[in-house]
Parts: sequence; C-alpha cells; structure tokens
Amino acid sequence: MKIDPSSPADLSAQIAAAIRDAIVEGRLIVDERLPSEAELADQFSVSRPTVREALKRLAAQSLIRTQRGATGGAFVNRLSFEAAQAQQITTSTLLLSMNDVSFETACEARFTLERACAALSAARCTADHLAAMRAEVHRQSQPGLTDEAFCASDVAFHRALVDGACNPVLSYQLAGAVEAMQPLMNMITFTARDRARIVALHGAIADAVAARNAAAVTAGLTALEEETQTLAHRVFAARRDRDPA
Amino acid sequence: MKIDPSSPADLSAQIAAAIRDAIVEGRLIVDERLPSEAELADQFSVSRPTVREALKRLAAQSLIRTQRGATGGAFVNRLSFEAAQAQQITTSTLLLSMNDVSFETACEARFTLERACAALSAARCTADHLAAMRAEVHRQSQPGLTDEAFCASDVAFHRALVDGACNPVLSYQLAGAVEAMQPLMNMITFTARDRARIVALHGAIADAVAARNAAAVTAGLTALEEETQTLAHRVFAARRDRDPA
DNA sequence: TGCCAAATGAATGTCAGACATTTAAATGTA
DNA sequence: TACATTTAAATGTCTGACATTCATTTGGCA
Repeated sequence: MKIDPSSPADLSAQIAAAIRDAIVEGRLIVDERLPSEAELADQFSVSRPTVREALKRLAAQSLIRTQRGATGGAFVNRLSFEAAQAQQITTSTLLLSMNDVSFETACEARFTLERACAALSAARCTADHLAAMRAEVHRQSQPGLTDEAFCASDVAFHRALVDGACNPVLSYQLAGAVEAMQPLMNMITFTARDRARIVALHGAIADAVAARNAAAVTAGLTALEEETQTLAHRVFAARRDRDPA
Repeated sequence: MKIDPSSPADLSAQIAAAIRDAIVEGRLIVDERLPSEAELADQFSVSRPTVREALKRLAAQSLIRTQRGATGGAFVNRLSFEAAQAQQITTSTLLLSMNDVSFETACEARFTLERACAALSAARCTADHLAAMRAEVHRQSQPGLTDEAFCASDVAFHRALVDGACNPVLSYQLAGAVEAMQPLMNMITFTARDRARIVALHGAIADAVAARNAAAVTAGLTALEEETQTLAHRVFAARRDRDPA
C-alpha cells in the first residue's frame, strides 16, 4: 500500500483510498485488525492526525470500527445489511431532495421496483410477513392517526411486502426506494388525504398476497401508483392555482 | 446544533451527525458554506483536529466538499447521481462479498430488478441506448477478448438497457445490482465460458428492445438468468467434485 | 494454592500551537 | 487601465503532549 505525496489530493484521502481498496480486494479480511495509528503513520510517512482523518473517512462508510483500550485498534467491519440499508436510505433521500427529481419520476421508479417483488412475495411470503401487512392495514384504518404515523405505517406495509420476497439482497436494494419516498408522500397526505382509498388498496394487496395471486398483487400496486400520481397532480395543480408565481 | 460532551460516542462522530442532520433536514442548503474549522471548533467547544475528523467523515459520504485558499472552506455538496451510484456500487459489492450471500440469491435479485426495467426500456429507449447495446454485443462477439473485458462489456450492456428506461432514479437504484455482480460473474466466466450463448441472448434482448416488445425483453432476461444460474450450478458442482473438503 | 484487587501498558481520543500551502482579493505601480 | 505584488484567510499537515479506556499482568492476601 503506497501513496503519492506529490499528488494534489489530500494525503488522508489517498490513505483512505488505499485502505479501502485493500478491503474491497480482499487483502484485508473481515475482523482483521489494522496496524495501530502510529504504525500506519510510519508506513505512510505521515503524521498521526493525518492517519486518523483517513480512518474516520472509512469509519463513516462503516468499513472499519475502532475500539479503545489495550486490545483496541481499527478493525475491518463486516458490513451488515442494516448498516448498508441505513446508508442507502440516507443517500437516496438526499439524492431526491437535492436534485429536484420530479415526483412522477421518483414515484415511477419506486413502484416499478416494488412491482418486481410482487411475484416473489406472492409465492414465498410467510405468515409473519402477511400478519405484519395486515397489522399495518389495521393501524392505518384507525381514526385519529397523525399524518406522520400514517406515513410510517405506509412504509412499514411496503417493507413487509418487499421482505416477503425472502431475498435479503432485494430487500436491501428496495429500502432506499421505499423509505426515501416517505418525505415526498408526507408532502401530499397533508393536503389531499384520502386514507380510505389507500387503506382499501393496501387491503386488496394483502388479500392478493394471501391468495398467492401475483397478478393481483401487481395490479394492486399499479392501482396504488396511479392513485398516488393522481393525488400528486391534484396537489401540484392546486398549488399552481393558489400561487402562480 | 449542540453536542453532548459526556456521551460515550466520539465527539467527532457527534459533530458529524449534527451537521449531517442539518443537511438532511434542509437547515443547510446546497452550496452553502459552513463556518470555518476554527469557528466550528469554537461553537462546539472542541479543538480543530476534532472538527476536522468530523468534516472528513462527511466528505467521505460526499455530503460536503472542501476548498483551500482565501474563499475556501467546507461547502454542502449537491449529491450527484454519479457519486451516489459509485457509493452504492461499493456498498453493494462489499455487502455481497462479506455476507456469503448465495449466488442464487444475488442473481435472482439482480434479474428481478432488471426485469422491472424491461417494459419501460422497451417503450422509451432512444437510438443512442440501442446503439450502445448493439456496440457491446458486437464487442462481446470479438474473439481474443479477455475475461475482464468481456465482463465489463456485459455490465455496459445491461447498464445501457437500464438507462433506456429514461428514469435516472431507476438507473441509480440498479447500478449496485448490476455492477456488484461483476466479480461474481467473473468467478464463473473463468471456467465455464459459453460466450456464444450469452452473446446470442444479448442480441435477442437488443432485438426485442428495438421491436418495442416488452414481453420479449422480459423473456430474454429470464433466459439469461436461467443460463447464469445453470452455469453457476455447474461450476459449484465441479468444485465440489474436485475439492470435496 | 487460589482468588481478588491494583498496577501496567498499549491503544485510541483529545487538545494546543505552529508552520506550510493554496487561493482570491486588495493593493500598488507602470 | 492593465498587470504584478502583497496580503489575508482558509485548509492541510506536523509535533508533542495528555486523557481515557481496557485487557493483561502483577501483587497481596486469605
């Protein structure tokens, strides 16, 4: 592992990249301990703070963890599905909020991906997954539920549907698509709330899953997408009327 | 923005979290300049190295960028689709390599997601997308292509297919699924290379896209998935025979 | 002998101060 | 006015020190 001191890039960035490559290429394996900060500083011929900045960069990506104390140090982290999902959700949320992606595009992407799970979920989902979906549908039908709680339940419903495919890689990939939409959906439900219709569609989807009817699940999701798009159009149209600037 | 000095967590992690929250919640907007490192150190009552570690954590996630010089400082970054995709690919690759996900599961997830794009891509893809797909098919049919180059072309073909859906959010989401599979696919093509069959399937998919025939695109992808799974099974069976340990 | 408590040492976490480098803006001069 | 120089502000880096954590070792005591 070598770095180029004459490069215009930060030394800490170069060191982080060198270690990251070593991890990605398997030269450093899970739970392996890296040399101590002082040793790394020697190896790269830099000072300890520079090494520390590099290690913090890697820690921010969950590539390593650090322990204090006698047997402490930096260890290669086993990237868990949870950590990966959390990162993905943050990234997706920021991506949507910073790039003025149209609601239409984001909504289309989300439901396109979710429909991809429909067949697998209908075929494989367990009683637990189905119970989770039913529970969320029931919660959503309670009066007096705040908008935030309704949206959270909405997300939980879809997560259960996706997890029903029993493919953790698929669940991970879809986490960003489903969760990052929550802020955008909030934006709508505040004004154009039509909960009964959404709850009915959720119920229909749950029924279709219970019946192992993939086509009906897909149809339910498509109906939900259309409903969402319609609501969004109505909201945006109302905004244009009220605030033509 | 406040931190708790008595918390067991690192100060730099707390500071990074505080700033990250401010960005996610919109209190800091794109291209806004953060206070200088010295000012942040004052605000949080910590030293400058600690602030720097926090900023490096955020830089590692592409949340901020830093500039040197008179008008320099840390600026909130507009998270680009490219940066988000690069992160997602790294994360997905590590997730697969560190969690002994079965080839079957990963392959299923990949093709399930890709099939989700089939209809959109068949309906919308431009001449450019189609030309890119054709070019990759042609490249793959060249003799003397290294395994690495063949796999890279394979990935490029699928990227073109996904991009054909003309939905950047969808492209972003699928980047990890498609690109992270490349190492796993390498593992196979080294031993059980059957390029002609794969090239033929790619050609059929390109033809189906050109004909705007969504069902045929889906069928082509399914055939490709079956081919890949069969190859994988053959390789794993051969390994078991040769190396029963 | 066996067990518990205190000292040890190695590692990370934090701080203070200094210097180097980069960059844009202000300043001065032809 | 145009160009060269100076200046100042900011990040990048280094040195050295101290604080804190924690497994290990050591010591004492029953």
